[in-house]
Amino acid sequence: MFKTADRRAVPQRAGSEETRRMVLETALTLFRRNGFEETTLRDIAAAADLSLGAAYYYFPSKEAIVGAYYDYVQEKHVALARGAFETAGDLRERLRAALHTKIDVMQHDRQILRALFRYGGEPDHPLAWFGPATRAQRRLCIDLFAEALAGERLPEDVRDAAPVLLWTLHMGILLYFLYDSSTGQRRTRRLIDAAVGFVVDTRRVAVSPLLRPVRRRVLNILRDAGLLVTAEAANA
Amino acid sequence: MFKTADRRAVPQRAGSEETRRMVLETALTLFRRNGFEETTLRDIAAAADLSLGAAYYYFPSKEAIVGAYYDYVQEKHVALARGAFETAGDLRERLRAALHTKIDVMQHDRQILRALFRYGGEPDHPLAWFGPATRAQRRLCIDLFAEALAGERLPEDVRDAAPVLLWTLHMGILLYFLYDSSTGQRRTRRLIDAAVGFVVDTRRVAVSPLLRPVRRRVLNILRDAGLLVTAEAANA
DNA sequence: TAACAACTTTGAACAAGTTCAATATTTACC
DNA sequence: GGTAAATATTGAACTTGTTCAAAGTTGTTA
Repeated sequence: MFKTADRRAVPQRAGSEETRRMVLETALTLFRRNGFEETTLRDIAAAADLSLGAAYYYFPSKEAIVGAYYDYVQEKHVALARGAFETAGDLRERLRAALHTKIDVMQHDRQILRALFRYGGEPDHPLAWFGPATRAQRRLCIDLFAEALAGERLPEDVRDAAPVLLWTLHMGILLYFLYDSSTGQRRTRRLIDAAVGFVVDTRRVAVSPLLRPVRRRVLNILRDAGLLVTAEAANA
Repeated sequence: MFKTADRRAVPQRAGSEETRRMVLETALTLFRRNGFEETTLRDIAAAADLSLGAAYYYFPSKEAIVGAYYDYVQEKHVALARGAFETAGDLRERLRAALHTKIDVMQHDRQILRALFRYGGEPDHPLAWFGPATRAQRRLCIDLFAEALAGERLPEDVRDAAPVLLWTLHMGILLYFLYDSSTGQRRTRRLIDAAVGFVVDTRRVAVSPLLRPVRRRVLNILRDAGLLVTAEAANA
């Protein structure tokens, strides 16, 4: 039903990868300027100086281009965040870095992000937020949050769940970012700071033995629902 | 850019509303049987014994049909839930009713719900989850949760925020439902019961004066972000 | 270098959502 | 009953994502 978004498995010629990248760049430029819907594959092909069919040689579908963009985002995000972790002194700084760098990467690409979100609710789609097709990318991002938490002293149950929960928070923030029409998406930045501040300041309370029963109950519900595995399809 | 999903404002002839309903029924039947993507407007027109153009006379676009479906869902949901409230003894039963009836209405329509969710991330789209175009429907649903809470003794700050928060929970549950491939979506039912159980059982703790500072902080963050107004566009 | 295979490119054709000018039908009013 | 305005209906045409068979190009091997 859906085509996978991944690249061809066959060997290519010298300039091929370069052409592919050029098509991608061209497409993204047009998406940014005119929006995803508004940009035609004929536009892309023309701007890339290719025939329509040739564009399809490099990307099996229009959304595959968006898929490739998301690959890039994830890669870049991990790189930027890891870089920021180097000089980040404490948990607060690491969490802020993890979230802000994500927005940094996509600051000018809300148009494209919109196209990406479109398939979130279709479990079998290659771009589904929680689908199996995006598991690897999700994993990378979740691991990043695990890294941000690395030095923290946490009860075991919380330690397992926290990265997934932070990933969920991060998805919510992306959704907010999508709707955020404040100039430069300042409100999203503020929301990130506020949310991180809250998480950091209340982590002592959150992990206190007093709240253990409450915590336990929430985690059981989430685990039962299959939401802690890797936050993937509710039915693994 | 987008067409509104609402009905024509012009007066109609006697059978018109009936025909419109018939087109809607026909379309929904086909959507349910074959999926949204797989159902062609030509299929719909043929099944409704109309020409292609005539179908467009009743609905300005394919997604407008989904929009009309959602109108129906909301209406039905409110009716069912209110009915259930009549005989519901306590908060637990009212919250369960509010959530279960929503799933009841859409039990066999996950295909259609998928199409509906597709536009959630596009602020200006008539079907955007948090967009201005769906404000009225959102309002109805939020009010329903307010009703479920009616008899409860709650601190003022919580009272204002709770319905919106429950609505957000309800959106999350819909997303889960979308991905839930367990037979009859039993897992969604279980998740609802578990979530409601948790909310009801911990409401004493949640509103305790001890946690007031924590609560205050969360609410301030959400209010600052514009997420409590009616959970609409982050920038109202 | 010739021949072959693998990789690229092309443009025509197809499917499906959407538009629209033309036509048919109904209703309102005289 | 006749007629004009309003409402419904039609199907052809347009746009855009996608497919594909054919043709062009490049690298490899004998």
